[in-house]
Parts: sequence; structure tokens; C-alpha cells
Amino acid sequence: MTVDAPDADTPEAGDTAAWDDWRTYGEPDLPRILAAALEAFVEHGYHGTSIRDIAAASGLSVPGVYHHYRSKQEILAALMSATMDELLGRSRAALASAGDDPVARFEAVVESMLRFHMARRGQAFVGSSEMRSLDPDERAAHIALRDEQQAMLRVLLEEGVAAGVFATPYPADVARAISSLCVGMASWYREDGPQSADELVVRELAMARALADSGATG
Amino acid sequence: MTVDAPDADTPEAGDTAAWDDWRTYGEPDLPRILAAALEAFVEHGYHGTSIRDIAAASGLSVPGVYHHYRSKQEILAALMSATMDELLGRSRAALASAGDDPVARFEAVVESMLRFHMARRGQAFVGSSEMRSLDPDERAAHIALRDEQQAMLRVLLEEGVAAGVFATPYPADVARAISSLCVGMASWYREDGPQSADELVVRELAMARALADSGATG
DNA sequence: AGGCCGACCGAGCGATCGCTCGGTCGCGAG
DNA sequence: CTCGCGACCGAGCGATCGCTCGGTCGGCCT
Repeated sequence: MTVDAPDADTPEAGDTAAWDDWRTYGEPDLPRILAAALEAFVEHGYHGTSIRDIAAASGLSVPGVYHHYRSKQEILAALMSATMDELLGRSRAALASAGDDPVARFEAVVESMLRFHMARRGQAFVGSSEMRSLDPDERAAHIALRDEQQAMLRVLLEEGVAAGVFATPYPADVARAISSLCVGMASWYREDGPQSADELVVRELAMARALADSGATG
Repeated sequence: MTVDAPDADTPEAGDTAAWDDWRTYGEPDLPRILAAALEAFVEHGYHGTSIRDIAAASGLSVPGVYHHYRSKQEILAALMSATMDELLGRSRAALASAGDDPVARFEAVVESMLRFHMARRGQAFVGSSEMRSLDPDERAAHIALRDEQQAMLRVLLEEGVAAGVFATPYPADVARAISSLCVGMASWYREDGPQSADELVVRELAMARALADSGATG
């Protein structure tokens, strides 16, 4: 069992100091097997993709794939954890670079989520649609990370409410709603769509702010 | 090939006059094969479910299933179209019962979507997650209906903007966002959750209104 | 009583599934 | 030059897949 690892110059999972350039995205540097699996999972889903599909798309034989991963399940798990690691890493980096203003902190994290779900739409889509295909252990770990991401948002909203800059009485619901917007965006966004990524970020950010101020009637 | 049809007292697809009681939901009255397929698709996905799974869960043999549906694909298609027919029917009924006020019309349709995604969460989830598993023809038909649903929302938003009661410069984006909120809700909502369905509707409706007023800076 | 038909089933078809066995090959170390 | 080892492959295992063939059975019409 060898690693088939990402290039060495890629920031490692959990390394908060990396991703300091959290707004910019290069080519996804997944190892070829994961890249092939990603494309297939996006199009046909985990159970609709065979190891032979993945092998052919990565230019390998079936045993060639099994030389790098012990099972199809391990391929999915590797893909999902790479996804969550990058999302959380970028969100933490965004938060760390945002200073003290509650609104700026909130917007930095939301922007990091928006950009991730646009630039890594395939990963983001698989990360949410194939959770049920994960083995219980990996699924629990994945859910914990996703909850951590949402908790970050919720805390930021609560701090904004405490500071008097947000009005929502239900920060947890708003955090969930913003996550839903991001997941949804990963489904419909196309790079060659009518709006630029930057403009889309502006629009969605405005919607996120509106959610943070919703329910102000009291 | 016979029908395995819903009970005769169920409103038929496309019958706008039905669903006049669009807010109330009884037990889903899917034929047993579709009910079994729904449960399996929610848990394991279309490709993760075998005909033998569906047969066993509906108390039939494999040929017994094929007596009612020509293929596994036809089972999925029947489930998806039943879903979209009910959603669109209830939304149209909500709109028809809402009077002339633009805000009331908007809120009626959003509420119909919210309640549907709560009461029929399984169908709603499969309807959005298994679109890629549909054959191209049925997929195109399904997408057309989904677009019709979103267009209804967008037109309502445009009318509200024209009437001066909504502020968003991007009604299409807001319509998409509201749909995303509904789809997301189908993923996390549980009937035995901490909030009642009615309270959740109030909260989510407030968020939808906030989205309709977002981006007012110009 | 006889015949038809809708509802269903036991057995099994060929294809494909995830995965493995027993290799080959090239490259770097000694 | 040889040896070990990581990277890979041809062939094929048993299991399961979607689907079908050739029935049985019971209720309804005449």
C-alpha cells in the first residue's frame, strides 16, 4: 500500500497556517485516481461507478487501482476527507485574516465557503451527496467536520448579534440556511455561466447578510 | 402491464383544482412498490438499491415487481414524476388561493414549498439527488417541471419588485436560493425535531422574505 | 362447468460487480 | 551484475446485478 499522495508542495490537511491565500484556487491537485473517481462520482454517483470505470479513467488496470487503495470505499473516504480538510482549512484561514470586526469575520468565512463551492464544485457536491455511501465510521468523522464548519458560522452570527450588527433570533437556522445556499450553488454554478465568480460572490454575500438580519420583527 | 395506481380518491397529477387543501398532508399514498423504492432510494440511492431489495420490502418476488413496472428505471421515473406533480399541484393551489397581494402570493408559494419539503422529505430528497440517475428523456421532463416551479417563484418576486414591496435586484438568484433552502431542509428536517413544523415554516418564511429584500443597496 | 385474465412466483439467464492471485518490469542500492 | 521493491497488469474468482421464462392460482364472466 503506497500513498498516491498529492504533490508535496500542497498544504497539508489541518495545517491552519497554509491556505493563507484562501481566495485563490489553482488546478485541483488530486492524485489521478481520486480525480478520476471524483469525475465519475459526480456523474454517476458512488454506487453507479465501478472500479473498472475509475481504472480506465485514470489509465490504470483494476489491480493498479488496488495497489493504491485497499477498496472502493477507501477511495471515497479519501476524496471526502480531502474535501473537508480543504474547506475547513480555507475557512479557518479566512477567519484568521479577517481582523476583529464581526461583520468582516462573518463575511470572510461565508466568502470562503462560497468560493470553495464554486471552485471545487465537484468535490463539494460529492461531499454532500455521497455521505450516505460512506461507512459509518468515516461518515461520523465527516459529519463532525461539517458540523464544525457550521458551528463556526453560527458562533460568528451569535457574536454579530451580541455586537448589535446582526438581528436574527435564530443563528443556528441561519447558519444552516447559508450552508444550504452553498451546497445548492455547487449544483448549478458553471464557470462559463453568465456571471463572473466575483460578481456571484457579491450577490450571494448580500443574501447571506440579509439572512443574518432576518426575523428582526421580534 | 397494470397500473399499481394510487388510491382512486387521490387527486390526479396536473389537476389544478385538486390540492385545494394544499397545507394539509395525510399519509403518503404511494403504491407499495413505490413506497418501498422510495425508502430504499433515500437510504442507499438508486444504484445502491437492487430490484431484490425493492421486492423484499414490498412483500413481492422479483417477477412480482416486474409485473407492475417494466424496469427499475421506470420505478424511479414514476416516483420522480409523482413527486413533481404533487409539488407543482400544491404550489399552484396555494397561488390560486392567495388573492392579489404580491407579498401574500409570494408567501403562499414559498409556504407550499416549505411544507412539501417537510412532509414529503423523502420524495423531495430523491427528486433532487437522483436526477442524474434518470434516463435523458425523463430527466429533461423533470428539469422542465423544476424550472417551472422556480419560474413561478421568480415571476412572483419580479411582480413584488414591480409593486415596490421587494427590493432584490436579482429575482432569479433569489428564487434559486429559496429552492436551495427548501432542498436543504428536506435533508435535515425531522418530524420529531425540537421545533414544530408550523414554527419552522414561520422562521424559514422570514428568511425567504429577507432574501426577497436583499441587495437593496443598489 | 369452462375459460379468461390479472396477480403473482421459482428458477435461472448472461453480464457485471468488487476484489485477488500470481506474476512482469524498471529502477536505485550494494 | 544482481537483488529488492514499488508500480503495475492479465486472468479470473464468487457474488450479485437487472431481467425473463414458464408457469400457478383465484376471482369473474358466461
